[in-house]
Amino acid sequence: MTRVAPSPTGFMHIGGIYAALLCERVAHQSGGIFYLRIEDTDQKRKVEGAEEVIINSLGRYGIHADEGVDQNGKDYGPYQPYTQSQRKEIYQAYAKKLVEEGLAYPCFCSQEDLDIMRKIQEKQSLRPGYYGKYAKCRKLTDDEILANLKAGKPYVLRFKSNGDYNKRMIIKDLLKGDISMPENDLDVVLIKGDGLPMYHFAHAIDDHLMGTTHVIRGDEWLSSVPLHIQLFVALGWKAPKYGHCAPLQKLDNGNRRKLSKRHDPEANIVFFWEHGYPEKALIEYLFNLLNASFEDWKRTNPDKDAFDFPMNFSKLSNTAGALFDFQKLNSISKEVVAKMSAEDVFSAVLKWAETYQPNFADRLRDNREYVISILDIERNIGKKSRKDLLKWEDLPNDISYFFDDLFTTTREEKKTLIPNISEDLIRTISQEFSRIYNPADDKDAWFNHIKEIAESHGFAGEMKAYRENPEAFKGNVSDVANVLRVLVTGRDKTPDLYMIMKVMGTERVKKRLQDF
RNA sequence: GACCCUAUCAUCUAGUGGUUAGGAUACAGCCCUCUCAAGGCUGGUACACGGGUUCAAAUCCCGUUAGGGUCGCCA
Repeated sequence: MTRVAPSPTGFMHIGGIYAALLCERVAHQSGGIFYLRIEDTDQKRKVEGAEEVIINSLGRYGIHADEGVDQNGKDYGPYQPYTQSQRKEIYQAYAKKLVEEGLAYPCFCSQEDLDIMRKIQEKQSLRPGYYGKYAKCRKLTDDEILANLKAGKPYVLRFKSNGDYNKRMIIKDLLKGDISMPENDLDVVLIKGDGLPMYHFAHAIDDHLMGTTHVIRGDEWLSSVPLHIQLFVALGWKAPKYGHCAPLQKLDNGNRRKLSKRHDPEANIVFFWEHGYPEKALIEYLFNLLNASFEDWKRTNPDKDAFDFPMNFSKLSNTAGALFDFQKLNSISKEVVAKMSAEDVFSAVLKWAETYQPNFADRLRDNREYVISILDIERNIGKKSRKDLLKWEDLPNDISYFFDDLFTTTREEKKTLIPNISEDLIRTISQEFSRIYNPADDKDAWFNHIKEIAESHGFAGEMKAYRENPEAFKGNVSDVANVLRVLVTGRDKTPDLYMIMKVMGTERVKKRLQDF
């Protein structure tokens, strides 16, 4: 039984997907339950519609919660509600219990009081925080508390820690092993001025009530584990097992740092939607970061779904935090796209374009069969399949020359793409080929025509012959093919020209060959 | 400042006392080739540093250094 517990800030961090994927696998691979809880106790950061962002993001990557909140904001599962702001009474009931047991107390310190206290502590280079003799309100008598309450002074509820900072405790982390840490002696805030709980308190209560057995979360929480265990003890409950993993990082001026939503556009999962990265590619990349053995498994099981991968939780890559590597993602993405059928690529691109490039979406819909035949060029021919498309946003430019209204290469541009061959010769070659071109020819016949034309104009028909004696020729067959390529596509680098001509159709090909 | 985590090629990593330190990505070269991509082959000053323990250390211990994280009425 484990969970993912994001905050609805309107922003889904890629690290959140990474963590969710790990939690989902921990739960489901062991036959457990995986649920979603919305942690919205910070009303200041809450953004309208943010739950939807979270739920859509998870769903998009195939991470499904057995319990939680659905797209319409409706709870499902036995421990409703799954949104913390709706559980206010629950937290307050337990808070009240702790006060009665003398384990919590109201604190009337203002923000200014705390700031002053912190400055004093810093000046004496003491550990900052509300503890020991600095925990002023801890010593308030019942009468003083009553008087403050009566005067309407705002207050928070603090935990009365019995920890000793000089004593140490061993915490067992599923991912990092045994760690020795000082006990917590901070009287942390349990309930804030607005009546909602702090993360720590809500964590203890919800994870107990919802039956969480394993808490897998970012290692920014590692330092709070002593407090969390203390909280579970105070409430009379058994603490869950913890596992802390390092966050995704990026290189910044030679230094690593956490992927930050303020500075790094790729921290936002929407970045990958906008650019049209296939969902499968991102998931496979994240699996790869979680368990390096994933790619070996994938190589021996190329057709299996990533979620079938038997993850080894004791071998999680839990070191300093992986650097997000676009080159690796791109390479995985190329493999993923190469394995898709032309129809599947078409559907995925269309779905992407509908949101991010409506004009291109119209073009796709109007030319469905044509585009699929374009996408089918050098596809599914085994090991040598084309692997150059990695994200949908690249496609509009990749295939633009297939459309007459987008084929705008000027005569001058064509000339610069065909260096060393005179205009007359370009015209001669293209006209000769145009006359002879027959779409019914197979590839060998097609290429033989080009060779013949090449040889008749003093170019080498065979690359070998050319290489052995380059001086004897004007050039070689690839120069002649290049003439045709540039005239037909406006580019000097394209997929297989034979297939391109076939897909384009005789009429279009001949028209372009003659247009010089 | 205190506490915690981490340290193997450029990057992700395999490695749990004896390995020519392995793989993937990236990069470079060659081959193939109508260009590109793909594919095939080949390549490169990687165990942070310094001490131990041991016949033997990337692996265990101690320091140093570096990076990361935490110390909120944020999560």
